[in-house]
Amino acid sequence: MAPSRIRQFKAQAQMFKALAHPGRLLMVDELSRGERCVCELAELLGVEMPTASRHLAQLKHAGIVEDDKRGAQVFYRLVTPCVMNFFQCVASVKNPSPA
Amino acid sequence: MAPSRIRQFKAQAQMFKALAHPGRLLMVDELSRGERCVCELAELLGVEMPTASRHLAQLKHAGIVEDDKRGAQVFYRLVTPCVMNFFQCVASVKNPSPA
DNA sequence: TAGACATTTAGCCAAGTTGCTAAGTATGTC
DNA sequence: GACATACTTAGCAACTTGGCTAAATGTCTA
Repeated sequence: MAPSRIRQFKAQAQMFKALAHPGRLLMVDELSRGERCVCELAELLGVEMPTASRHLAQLKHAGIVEDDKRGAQVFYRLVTPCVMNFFQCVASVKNPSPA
Repeated sequence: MAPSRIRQFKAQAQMFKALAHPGRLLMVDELSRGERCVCELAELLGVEMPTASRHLAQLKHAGIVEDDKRGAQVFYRLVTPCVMNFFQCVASVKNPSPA
């Protein structure tokens, strides 16, 4: 196994791991409709703000979202809407269209 | 939040979780080139057979692979090659082409 | 039936994840 | 400065994951 391929799989696994949580998927889905602050996402998920903050940190670390501090609030948005393709991919695997 | 949407996100998260491991990604990549028995995949990953078996069970549970018992051996293959789209999706997010 | 081989299941332990609360940091208002 | 608000960081308990070894199961051969 070439080390570069190992690195590649690790990086990809990191991305999948970031999305491997219902709450984070919900966040990504919500952010696909526009930027949101931490408190909005926390309320949407029904969790405390620190919890939401940590989920967002994970998504940010994976390069899926980016943050923008405006005053006392921090707004998050998708880095690229490409991420939404994931959901279609997943759906196509879960319910493959007849070949 | 509609319960159906919650279920949907949980199911999707399950799928992502199954792919959120470098070894399992490697297995999926290998299986994209044809079916393999457990011992082949264990050797490829450099892990013991029980470990490989459990990884495969996870992929099977997520509906990504299916198994086929032939004699004493069990061969695994991708349920649908759609899964491979994931990798392109990931690449496009990691290295988005200039918009 | 006995033995060899392939795989799965079970049990163990170390490490990681996820929720919480409490405390720390930064910003805006009075 | 003092206080409220928004967020992050730290620390804790409960749970899950991922590797191993040992044991159980299933299949083939003699």
